[in-house]
Parts: sequence; C-alpha cells; structure tokens
Amino acid sequence: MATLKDVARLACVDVSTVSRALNNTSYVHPETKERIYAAAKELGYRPNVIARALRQGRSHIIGVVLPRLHLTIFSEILQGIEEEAQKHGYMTTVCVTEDDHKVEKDRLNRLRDSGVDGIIIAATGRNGRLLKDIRATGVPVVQLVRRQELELSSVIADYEACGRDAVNFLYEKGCRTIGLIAGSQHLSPYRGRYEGYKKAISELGLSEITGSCEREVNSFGYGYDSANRLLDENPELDAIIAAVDVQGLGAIRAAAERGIKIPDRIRIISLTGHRVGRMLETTMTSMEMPAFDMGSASARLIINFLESDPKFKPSERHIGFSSTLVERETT
Amino acid sequence: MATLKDVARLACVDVSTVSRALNNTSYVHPETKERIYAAAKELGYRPNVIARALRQGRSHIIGVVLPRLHLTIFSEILQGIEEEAQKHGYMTTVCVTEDDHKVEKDRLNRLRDSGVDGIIIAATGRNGRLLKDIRATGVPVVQLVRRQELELSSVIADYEACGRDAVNFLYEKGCRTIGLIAGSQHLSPYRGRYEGYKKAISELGLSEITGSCEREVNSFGYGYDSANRLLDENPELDAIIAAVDVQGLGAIRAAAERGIKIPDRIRIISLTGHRVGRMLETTMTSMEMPAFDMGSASARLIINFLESDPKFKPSERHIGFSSTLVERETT
DNA sequence: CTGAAAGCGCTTACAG
DNA sequence: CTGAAAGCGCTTACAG
Repeated sequence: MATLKDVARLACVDVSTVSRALNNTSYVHPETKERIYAAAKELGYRPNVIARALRQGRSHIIGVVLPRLHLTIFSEILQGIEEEAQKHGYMTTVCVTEDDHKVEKDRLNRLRDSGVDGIIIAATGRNGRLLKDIRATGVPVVQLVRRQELELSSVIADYEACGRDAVNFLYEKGCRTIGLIAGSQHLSPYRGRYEGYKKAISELGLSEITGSCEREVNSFGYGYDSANRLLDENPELDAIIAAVDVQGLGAIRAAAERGIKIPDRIRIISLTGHRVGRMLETTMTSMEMPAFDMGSASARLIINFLESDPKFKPSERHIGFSSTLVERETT
Repeated sequence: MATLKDVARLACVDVSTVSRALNNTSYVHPETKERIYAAAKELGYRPNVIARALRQGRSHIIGVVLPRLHLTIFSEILQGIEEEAQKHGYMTTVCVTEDDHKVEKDRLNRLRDSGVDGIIIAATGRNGRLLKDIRATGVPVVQLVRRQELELSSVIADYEACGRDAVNFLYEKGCRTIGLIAGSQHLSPYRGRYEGYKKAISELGLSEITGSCEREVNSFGYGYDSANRLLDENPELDAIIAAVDVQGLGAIRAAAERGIKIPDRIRIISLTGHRVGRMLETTMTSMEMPAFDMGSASARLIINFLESDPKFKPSERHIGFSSTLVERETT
C-alpha cells in the first residue's frame, strides 16, 4: 500500500503538504495540489485510517452493545444506527451480550480499549458503574431502549404509555379481564409497561392479572408459557398484553392450541411491535415503536457530541419516542 | 489515560521492558515484572489498541457486510460471527447494504481503509472485482450464503439440495402441482434453489410452475404477491415452496385470506428456515439451515487464515452446510 | 504557500 | 535480563 511518503516523493513535496492538500486542511497552491492529486491517484493512495486515528485520538467507530439481534427489535434499531453512522463517516462495531452482565462487562472493556468514540447500549443494568466510568473519560454513552442510569443519555420509547394505552384500548373493546405477560422487573421497559398497566387497570376498577415464567424473557417460549399459565389460572380471561412481539406470537399460539378464537374470545396485543406483526396469519395488533428512527437518533446523539466544540460539549439528553397503536386482527 | 510511558516511569524501567512484561513476549525478571504489574495496576493502565494496531499492522477487526438484518437469517448468522470473533479476541464491524451495490462498494472501500483484518460478506454479486482486489492485498475474504466468486472462500448451504428435497418431500405427501416462489436469479442461492427444484420436478415428470413479482425479494410482500399470482394462475396448485421464511409468511397469509386450508388443500414449505417457523399460529415446515454455525464457521475461516504462519497461509476454502427438513404444520 | 520536526502509543530488532 | 532507538503512517503547531 502506498503511503503519504510515497505520494510526497512522487509529487516532489513534503508529506505535510500532501496531508494538507488531501485533507483540504489549509491552502495549498493549485498547481501543487494538482500534482499531489495526480500522484495520489497514480499510486492508488488510500489513507491509513488507523494512523490517523492514533494521531487524532479519534477512531470514528461507535460501539453498539445489544442483548441479541435475531427476531428482536434490536436488529431493526441496529440498521438505523448503522445507516446514520455511515452517513457521518462513522463505522459501527456490534457486541451481543445475551443479557449476560459478565459478557457485557467484558465487551464494554474491550470497546473502551479499542478506542471507540462512543457507545450505544441496551444494557443489563448491572454495569452502571462501568458505564459511568467510561462516560467520565469523555466517551459519550447512550442508553438504548433500556434507561437504567438517570445520569446517562438515553433514547427510549414511552413504555408506561404503551401499557396504559393498551389497557384502555382493550377496555373500550369490551375486555374486563386483562392479563399482562410481565417481564423481569429489573429492566426498565418491563417496569414501565407494568406501571402503565397497573395504573390503567386500577383507574378502570379492574383487577391486576399478571403471568410470567422461568424462561428467557424476550422469547416465544416466555410468551407461550406465560399465556398458558394465565389461561389456566383465569378461564374468563378476555385479553392478553404481551411485552414484545415474540411473546405475542407465543400467546397467539397458546390460544390457537386451546381452540380459543382470536379475537372473538380473547384479544391479544403486543407492546413492542416490529414488522413481524403484520406478516402473520392472524395479524397482530401492537404498539409499534419507531425502531429504525430510534437507532438513528441514538447515533445522532453520539455524533453530535463528538462533532461539537470540545469546550462546549452538549450535556446528557433523554429522548423519548412514542409508540403508535396499530390495530390488526388479534383485537 | 495512563500510557506505557507512565507505567515505565513508575516502575523505573524502560517502556520496552513494560511492553515485554505485559505481553509476556520475552523473559523479564520476576521482580521487575512484579513491579511493572503493580505500577500498571496502580495507574489503571489499559493498552492503546490503536497504537498497537498501527505498529503491528493488525486491527483485530473483522468487517461484515450484509444486505439487511431485521427478520432475516442474517441477524442470526451475525450473532454466530460475533460470538466466534470475540472468543478469539476480534471485534466485528457491520455494514448493511440493502442489496444496493453502490452502497456495498462504498462500504467495502471504507472497510478496507479502516484496516480490517478480514471481510465476511453476503454480496450483491456486483463488486466481484473489488472483492478480489481486496483479497489480493492479503486480506482474507469469505463469501457468506451467496457464493458469487468461485475464487474466493465461501460458507454456504446446499441450496440445490434444499430445492430438490422440498419437491420430493411434497411429492411424497401427494402434491403434484408444486409452485416455486422464484427469486432474483443473479443471486446464487436463488439460482441454486431453482436448479434443485427444476431437476426434481423433471425427474418426477411434473411441470414447472414459478411465481415472482417486482418487489424486494427477501420480503413478506414478495412472498404474498408471488403466492397470489401463483394461486391466480394455477387454481389446482397444491404446494408452494418459498425461498425464505418471510416469503413463506406471505404465502401462508395469502392462502389464509383466500380461505385455502393449510395443509389440507395446499402445503407450504420454506427453504431457508430460521426460528420464526416454529413460532407461528400454524407452524411452518422448513429447511432449517444452521445459521449460527455458519456464522461461526465464516469467522473461523477468517481467523484461521490470520493466525496461521505468514509463509504458509491456507488457501481458499468452500464450506457447505446442509439444511435439515423440519416438518411442521404447513405440510 | 511549504518544509522540518515532533509526536500519537505502541512493538521489536539490536546491543550489551 | 534490560535499555536505547527506530518506526508504524499519519497530523499539526511552528517557522519562514
């Protein structure tokens, strides 16, 4: 690979001049410039990004830490992050934690050591200290979907509203025995959804019915088992609220297997919709969150911070997106 | 951030000794070593990966280029890549192309300039020249799922077998009018599936029936529209083979809307199964490909190459995985 | 308008 | 067993 030095030699100038010409970083005589461009082209010169990164202390890489990708909203969010990052000349490096806080810790340390310029994370909530330490070194950190540390920026949807709106919507449809598939309460989105559910239920004078099980929470199996449990314990159940789409799929399946007609005898709604809801045999009503946009927004938060004046860095920001109820066949 | 220099000063030795001690790269007197470790610990020293990368000419980053993530097999494959890479101390940087060859070209150039150590790509097929150029500079390239360039390593599933097996399976079930949702023939997996389909159909003395439409090929809409067209043109159709799961979802939906009973009047099978097939109201029979393992395998191919002796680099390899027919309710 | 020099933080032959 | 030096490929004050 040709280096600056090679170009400089061929163009009969100093490397510093080549650097200035190629980066348009200060005036260079047009003729010199032309010679340099020609030389660079002839040699097929490609700047060494790593050398530049070392010198500038900026890698132009954004680290993204996610629990998982397949069949989750995160794969869509990641596409949003990636597109926005690329648009601004940043690359994206992904780490998948499977919600294991030890893996998460390891990945965060690796990212920090790799000199990423910023970190976007949907965290387990168990590495708050580390995240704050990283932030303290000047690296922007954005919490995605899960807002665990109030001192750190975040991009989330309004989960409480989701829970509330879903209950009210189902109530208007005539449901009076509304079950919630509750997730792990130490994750903020699950907590939020439950809070919203609880408030609405109590305002309407109904009683709380929640179901859960021992499986991995963001899964079909969790939805399936929890729905079965709800149905076993509450034969008169007329609605199930699932936290995420794959849980909703599990609930639909559970109902189908029992021969319970959807939506006639039971209505089902998911609080975190992504595109799968509209692709089903019985399409699923869900609160659709703008996943792709949430991805771009978090990338933009990081980039804004990085590109802003060092002596006037923006402070932490919290961006909330609202979900939209999309009515389909399960209600 | 503390640097080697700081550690050296505190431990009263030269930076080179610190480097050797910390990397265990040559003998260092135990006492010295201890002093160095203590100093490093006291200062919270973390090696600067970028400086090391510049010096060693190795970034320990693997670039991954994919058409998309959400609701595709690629999100699962990526998890496999990521896990395997991390296990060996590599990070993963993802680029999403949306199957636009211009975007792909741009991303490949950026990856090359970023000094990634290797590239895994599910390519559009339009940047073969560039891929080979990159390979020629010593950077290992692995084609994933889509094998477009015979001279470059690849990790694929046996698509032809998928097509053939599906036809034979449906034939045994009694189907005689078997339609294939055909994708873009310039992508190797679609070509392979079609070849397999064609052969089996002709061996059985049946006639070819293919359907397609103008939409993005790897999508629900493509499956939905194609299935509708197939059903319009062939009222006696008793089976539909979809290339990928989301197309299968489209076909199921199309049949459901027409009140065509699955599997009584029509059977549906997907040739690229991922976990969604088992999560449906009517679970979908599909050829399941070992997506996660294919991801690890491609990462391993890259890493093996990188870690092997410079004067004895392994040559290009082609790894084929076979899919497994998982029978579910749509057949 | 351009050159010479220093330096980003490491690693690695080369001596001794 | 350890130090001094060179160098990876850039960028960027500092001169002139």
